Amino acid sequence: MILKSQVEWALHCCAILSGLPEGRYLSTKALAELHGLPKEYLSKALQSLSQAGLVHTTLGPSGGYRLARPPAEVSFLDIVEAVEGSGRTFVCNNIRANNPCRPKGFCDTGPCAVARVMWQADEAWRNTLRGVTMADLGQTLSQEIPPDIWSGTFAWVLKRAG
Amino acid sequence: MILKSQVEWALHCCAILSGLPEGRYLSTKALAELHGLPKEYLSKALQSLSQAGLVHTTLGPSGGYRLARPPAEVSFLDIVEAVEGSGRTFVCNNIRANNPCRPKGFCDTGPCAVARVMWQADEAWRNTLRGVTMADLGQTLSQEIPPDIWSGTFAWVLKRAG
DNA sequence: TTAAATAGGGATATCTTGTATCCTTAATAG
DNA sequence: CTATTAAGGATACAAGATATCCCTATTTAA
Repeated sequence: MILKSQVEWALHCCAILSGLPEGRYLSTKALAELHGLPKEYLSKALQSLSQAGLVHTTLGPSGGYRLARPPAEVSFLDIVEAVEGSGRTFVCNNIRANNPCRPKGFCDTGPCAVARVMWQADEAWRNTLRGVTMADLGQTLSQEIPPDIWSGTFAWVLKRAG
Repeated sequence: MILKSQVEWALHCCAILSGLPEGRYLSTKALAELHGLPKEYLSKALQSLSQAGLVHTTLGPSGGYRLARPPAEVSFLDIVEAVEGSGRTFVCNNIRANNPCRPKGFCDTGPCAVARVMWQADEAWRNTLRGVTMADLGQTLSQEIPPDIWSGTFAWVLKRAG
């Protein structure tokens, strides 16, 4: 059970978009070059973000993506769910209902005990991701990346931002 | 990102094995019938449990599986990891290292900030699963399943246990 | 001693999902 | 008008999940 690599891509792209000045846009091409990713396929991940309403887009030259909300209002969970879907990692096929010792329909009253525990773990996972935003990530990054490299990347992005 | 159905199977099988009297064994065939599962394929899941040391096996007629440890010492996490592996759900491909603005080798000092957050969520997931044992599950089940059905299944199992 | 039942595991087949590329369309800026 | 962009459909390929079959060694029961 491994998350798609698109999740990683989307997170890093949103991190970059978080540093983009108000009203500027960054294209798929620029994001792909910056991360060394296949442009066409990265585009699919960005489309997922768009459909989820996390980013805003414009067409034409100088077009591209920007965050649709302030970085403090975009959580890891938002991004992960946009790409990976919001379904649970554990699917209960209710195999307890196949137990020949149980009357038909007996197991229709609610989710089984096994599923409840697994879903509880899912919730713990989600809660952690819900608690970290792009603003938090930006703060962390700005602290652990040397100022010259940080501003170098910033300049690189601005040169390509429409 | 969905867990294999074998995880569900393994959990339910261990729940049954938890109720097995000391020294008795239950075969793949019986476990497959009880849950309505393909015997041959379920066997693969049980082999995973065996390789992880969670269950003990015997050969021959009246052979099968029993828990290798007391139910209170077998956690959900043990079983999930036995089937699904103990790797992280988020794989960091270190795409930040492709950033043309960063000197080569700059990103070798440790995991990136994005991965650290994702791994923190993984840990929250694991911690939840580590905190629930087969003994806990047995208690829950015995409380929510009517006594007659509970003992009916128990009798069914004993009739087939070697 | 023999026969039946068992776990273990290898080989294979199929289906789903993830990954990746290509192409067309509509919109937009210069 | 032209170049550039996002969106999305079609397709191809690789990897993983699901499932079945078959063979072997072992052990119990008759």
